[in-house]
Amino acid sequence: MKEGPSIAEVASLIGDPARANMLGALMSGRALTAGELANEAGITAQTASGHLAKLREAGLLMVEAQGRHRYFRLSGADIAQVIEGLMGIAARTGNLRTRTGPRDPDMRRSRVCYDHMAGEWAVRLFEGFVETGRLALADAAVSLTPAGKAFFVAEGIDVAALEKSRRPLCRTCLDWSERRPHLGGALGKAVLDHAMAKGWARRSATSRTLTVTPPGHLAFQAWLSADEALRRRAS
Amino acid sequence: MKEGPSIAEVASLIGDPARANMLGALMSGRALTAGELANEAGITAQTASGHLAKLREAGLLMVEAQGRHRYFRLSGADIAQVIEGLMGIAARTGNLRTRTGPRDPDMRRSRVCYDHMAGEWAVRLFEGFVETGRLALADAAVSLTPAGKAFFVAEGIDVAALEKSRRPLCRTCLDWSERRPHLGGALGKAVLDHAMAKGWARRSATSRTLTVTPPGHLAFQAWLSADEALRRRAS
DNA sequence: ACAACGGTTCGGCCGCGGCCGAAGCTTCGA
DNA sequence: TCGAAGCTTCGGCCGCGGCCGAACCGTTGT
Repeated sequence: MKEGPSIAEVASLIGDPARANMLGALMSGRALTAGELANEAGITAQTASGHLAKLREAGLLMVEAQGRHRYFRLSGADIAQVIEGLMGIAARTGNLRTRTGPRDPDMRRSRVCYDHMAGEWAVRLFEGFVETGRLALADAAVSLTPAGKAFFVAEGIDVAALEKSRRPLCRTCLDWSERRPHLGGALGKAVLDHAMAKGWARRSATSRTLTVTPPGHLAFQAWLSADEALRRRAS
Repeated sequence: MKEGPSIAEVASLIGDPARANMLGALMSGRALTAGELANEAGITAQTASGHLAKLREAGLLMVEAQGRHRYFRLSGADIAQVIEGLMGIAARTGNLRTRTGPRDPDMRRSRVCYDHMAGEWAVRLFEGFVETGRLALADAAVSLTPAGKAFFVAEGIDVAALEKSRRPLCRTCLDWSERRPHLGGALGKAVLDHAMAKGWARRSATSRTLTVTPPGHLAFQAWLSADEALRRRAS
């Protein structure tokens, strides 16, 4: 009857509201200090310290001491993936956050998912890439086509370097607000980095929200329009 | 600061040991009665009833009344996926089940993951398929090649019918014991069904364990040997 | 009709664990 | 060298939630 690893411990770790809020804040992929996380969860520093010690001990978080600060981050993409999965389940079962604040629509529009884009824009771009053969969608999986590689290289993304990394180049990630996939993996991260370097998007200092700037709107629209033209020619 | 759906509730639901045991038992993909689940979790019927009501209310379980029995099952593959993810995290952080029983090695060798095969055999088969181009692996994603389709059709699996279903045909699923992917999706389910119909594998009546019969060993070996021959020819 | 069985509801016990106040430790800046 | 800031440890309070015994309800089979 006892089978497999004990999921109860790690799940109950995530299951405490204060800890869940901390983990949610860390879903931005950023490293945050103990104090920031305490504030995020609405608890005192000493309580937070206890929680963080547990999360660290269980291997969910990595910690890095820097002067008198201690920076915590999620210890891996697999952790983020499970949390995103839990969000999906919670959303599916109508378990929306009690009182969704005024800033919520912004986050629905665009946000950071660990280290890549998520939300309406991310999903729209992903679907555009697929429709025009820049990404090949095989069942739930994606890969970069030669045409897609040429496109991203022309945009200034060093795809060859990404391919060398051990991390998968493309990966689908289920968007909890859109319930449709968006692009993750090394390329997903590169696209976000690129967009921020170009000033197309700006991260909020305090949340996962991602603001797409006016130039960003134009740039993304251009990507989509090019897709549109390609699609017409193809049909 | 409050962002996204509330993951704490669903996580804490999974986080109770009794409930986690029930969910683990349901990972076999079977529907189990309340009594069986109570027994599985080592608690009395009335306590189990309360737990099951909560899991049902949260949408994690589906229930089907049949006579004086009530059959519970996981309400979807996404739930199973999150649980498998949690198992992966728990395993990675060295959180192995306290005292792994004697039956454990069997489960490590071969078991059912919701509705497809998992364990050593599943991983070996998956890698064999990939190496010989029956499955195409693009990053973390798989798809069925024409050669692969021909192979499975020849084996007697109605691939065309599977393609019609809304469910993705191929899907990778991370094996928690092997830490490498195996085949999920509609095709993964079909392979398991096929193996059981042919008498190549038998499911345990009480656990996720899957016993590969002697004919099954021969059949799977034949699949892999064919792969071997193909690979030699290819290189 | 009745007994047996599976499941649920109710009530009360109890312990685990989250929470904070206070105190201590280390690092940083003046 | 001293004070302030960030974080942790300790101790004690308290409430939530899991657990079971008992009683209740519907189904089944005789």
